[in-house]
This record gives sequence, C-alpha cells and structure tokens, in this order.
Amino acid sequence: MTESIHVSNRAAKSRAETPAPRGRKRAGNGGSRPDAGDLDIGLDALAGHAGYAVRRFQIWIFQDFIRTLGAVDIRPTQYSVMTVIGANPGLSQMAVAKRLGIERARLVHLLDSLEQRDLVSRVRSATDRRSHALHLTARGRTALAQFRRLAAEHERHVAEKIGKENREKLLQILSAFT
Amino acid sequence: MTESIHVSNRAAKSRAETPAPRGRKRAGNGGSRPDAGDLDIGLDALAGHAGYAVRRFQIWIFQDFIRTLGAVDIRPTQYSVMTVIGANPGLSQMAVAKRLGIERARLVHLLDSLEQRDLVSRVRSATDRRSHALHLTARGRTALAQFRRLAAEHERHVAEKIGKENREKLLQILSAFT
DNA sequence: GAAGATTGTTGTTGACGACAACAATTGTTG
DNA sequence: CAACAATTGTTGTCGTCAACAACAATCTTC
Repeated sequence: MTESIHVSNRAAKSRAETPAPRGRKRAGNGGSRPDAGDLDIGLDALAGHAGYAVRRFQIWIFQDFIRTLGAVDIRPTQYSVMTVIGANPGLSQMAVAKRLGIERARLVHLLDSLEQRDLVSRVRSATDRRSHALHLTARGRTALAQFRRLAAEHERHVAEKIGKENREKLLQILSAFT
Repeated sequence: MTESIHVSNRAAKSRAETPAPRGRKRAGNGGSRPDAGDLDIGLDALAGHAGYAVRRFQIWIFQDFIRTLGAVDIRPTQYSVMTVIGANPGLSQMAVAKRLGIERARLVHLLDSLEQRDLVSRVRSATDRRSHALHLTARGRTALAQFRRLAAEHERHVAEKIGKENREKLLQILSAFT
C-alpha cells in the first residue's frame, strides 16, 4: 500500500531502440523523461490521467530543485523543514511533522542531519519537557536566506518550463494542498 | 541525491497540540495532510513553491488512486505499465521502461508481479533474442478494462477535489510531461 | 571474427513512508 | 493524590522505489 516517486539529478544518456518497430534513430536527452522518439509509443494511452502527469512533473521539478540547490546540498524535504522552523521558531517536532505531513520518526533523522550541520537546534521545552523547541541557528538563518535565493531561481526554472502564467495558475489550483 | 514521496491509504487519527502556543483544540481529520488547526503554522512560509504544492497534491492523488483501485490491487505504476503495453503490444522492456521513466531493473520486478498474476506475458522476441516482447494476456485485457473504469472513477474524484475546469487546465499545463 | 554495445537480470545502497514498541513525561479520572 | 491513559521523541523493522554496478546472453560494427 505504498507508492513512491524518486528523483535524481543525474543525466541519462542511453540510446536504445525498440526491437519490434525498428527503424528510427535519435540522440539521447538529458533526463529520464521520454524524449521525442519515445513519445510516439502509446501517445494518448496515458493522456487524461492527472496522476501520471503530476508524477512526471514532480520528477522534473524535484530534479531541478535538487540540481539548483545541489551546491548547498539541500533537498526539498530539508528545505521545507527549515522553512517551517524559520517561520515558526519554537515549534515541536510533532507540530512540524504534522504541518509537513512527515512521520515524526522520519523527522528525527532529518533533524539529526540538520543539527549535525549546525543549521537547526533542538531545545528542551520548559513547559513540556517531553518535547523539543526547534530553532534555526544563526548559521541556519543565514544559510536559509541563501537557500531561498536558490529556491527562487528554481521557481524561475519552473516558470520557464511551463510558462509564467501557467505556474501561477498551477499554484492557485493547488493552493488547497499547500 | 534522491527524493521520495510515499503514499499510503491508511487514515491518520492523531490529534496533538503544539506545546508552545497552547490553547486550541480540534478534531482529527482523515488524512496526513495538515488540518485547519495546523494551517496557521507558517501559513505562507511554503506558499509560492510549486514543488511543495505538487508534492502534496501528488500524495493526495496517489492515495485516492490506490484506494479507488484497492479492490483490484493495482497501483499507479502497475496501471501505467499495463496501459502502455496494452496500447503497444510487443514492446520490449527497455522501451516500456524508457517510455515511463522507470529503471529497467525496476520494471523487471513489476513485470514479475504482473506475469505471476497472469496479466502480462513475456515472449522472447524472434528478431532480437535478448529482448522480450510484452503482451497483455486475455485475462490482462479484460482486467485492464476494469482498471480503466476504476481509474476513470478516480479521475472524477480529482475533478471533485480541485474542480472540473481546474483539472482540465492542469492536464493542459502538464501535457508536456505526459 | 573480435570488440563494443544492448537487453534482461540480480544485487546493493540510500531515501522514504508506515508501523510498532519504548522511556520519559504529561493529562485525566476515579 | 494515585493509577491509568495519552503524547513526544526515539529506535528499529519492513516494504517501496530510484540509482548503480556487474553480469550473461545476444546483437552490431568494424
């Protein structure tokens, strides 16, 4: 009962041909998305399926995010965690996990990593000694500012890819999920 | 360099509160998406990020797909594989993998599963004995027809969720990724 | 025909979601 | 106030998935 979508920023460069309808040749492209030579395979077979389009789009968008923020080694989930903490200092792990739809068990590892890099700090809450109050470190705050600039650059890539108006329309349509 | 999105169809029913701003109470909801009580946490912190919205939307859409096709135990990737094979009989595994952006190593297991259920058959190609020509079995064809009906029902859920026009606009915007 | 490429396969690694169990701590209730 | 239930952070397990690497069998090419 689980479905995953994984993304990498490495480029594929294979160039194979279907054995059955043999004939065409084409150059490799820079991603895992089917190139023009494959699009004539079942062109409309998956059209009209929102989930498939969204899946492929997400693969692309995560690829670009990871590539654009590659220099600072920050991935989408890490960025979202730091963003939420930065906007709401003192939040508990439980609160962050619920806000982002992350398992709290998963958040533990994410915070371990961010704390090791001195970007986030866990402070025992005085009012509820079970929980940790999460804060960005000074280093984390300046780092997040840089991440935001890179993320904005990534958003520009998205706008270039699907169009500025389409991106805004998309954000509007999906605003209920943010 | 990897990012994942996982989805489950189980319902969450936790109901915790942030320790810092203590006061509110609210009822649990039926999903992992943040409920209204959490939305006031960093409301606009992640707004404007297409990737996050798309991620959350995809989680929802996969949840619904898995739930809607739960009776036939077919998940999105399996459905896409059968759809492509059904529309293009005789395709090689390599061709299907490239078309769907799946690793051929991953497709091996997917086909193992589908072949075990007698939905897909691998036939050694006569022209290229390295490759397998993929076909739907008779059972697979009738099954796929049912899957399609359920998938259509799922698409109706999407339309209910974001609006009929918004769904069509979305499909149009993301048509380049299909 | 030998060297290189392709196809399907197996196995490994890492990220991720879902669960379960646990200690520490709170809250709740009799 | 004292048992009991619930919450929080943590650890560990399981299953899914993407990315790789290596391999045998099989083309392709020179």
